[in-house]
Amino acid sequence: MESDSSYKNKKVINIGIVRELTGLSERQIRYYEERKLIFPDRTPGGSRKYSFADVELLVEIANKIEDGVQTHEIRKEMLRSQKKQNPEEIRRKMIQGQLNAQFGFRKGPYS
Amino acid sequence: MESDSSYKNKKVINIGIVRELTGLSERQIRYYEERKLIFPDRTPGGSRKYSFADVELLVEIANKIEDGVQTHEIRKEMLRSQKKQNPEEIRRKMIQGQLNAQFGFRKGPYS
DNA sequence: CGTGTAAGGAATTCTGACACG
DNA sequence: CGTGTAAGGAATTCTGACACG
Repeated sequence: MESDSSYKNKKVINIGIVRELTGLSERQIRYYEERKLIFPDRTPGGSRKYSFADVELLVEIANKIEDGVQTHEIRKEMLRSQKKQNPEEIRRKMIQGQLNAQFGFRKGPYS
Repeated sequence: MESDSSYKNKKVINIGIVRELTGLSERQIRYYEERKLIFPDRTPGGSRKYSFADVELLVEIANKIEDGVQTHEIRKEMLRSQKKQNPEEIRRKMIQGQLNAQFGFRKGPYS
């Protein structure tokens, strides 16, 4: 049992696909990482790998920047909402996520 | 409203990651495609893109082959179970999948 | 500050073929 | 039949820098 086996949080997506999914440029995506707003995994060779959750976060970041919020402010917001996380609530959400991943859609082979 | 917006069915994963996720070789993964058991998308440049559902299907395929079932037989099984699909049931599952994708885990920004 | 771009290199993936059996 | 491998090429991604402002 891993700490997170949900599809949504598995880092498996290349930057090229993230570009398509978000409409952002690769330059923007890498810059937001430089500003510590997003944290992709890396392959042994150095290629970035993102999750669907990362993709959604990137869209939210881009929206705020369009509204004139600076990356430094966005980072502070994210740190604040992190601290608000109640441990028990986090646990509940993770379990719910796993249930959705296992039983939310498919029933069995080819179904 | 697309016909499928679930994370599970979005084709966004490179063959290298599929190799890691399944433990199969790239040769095997490509061969199962040649035998019409799996149908990745392609980027404009020709790179294969798989979904999480594809990854799970690949594991099932590999298990059957280990059991001595030939690709041709596996293909027939898949075609049979496809026909069993009731249209109303498919519709229900797709809606459920969309609900899970939107409300099953996250509540809002950074939560 | 946030983003575009050209540059050069490295990692990744592709196809078709030969091999074994 | 299913899979490994070496071969050569093409697509993809990487970093650091210059530019604008």
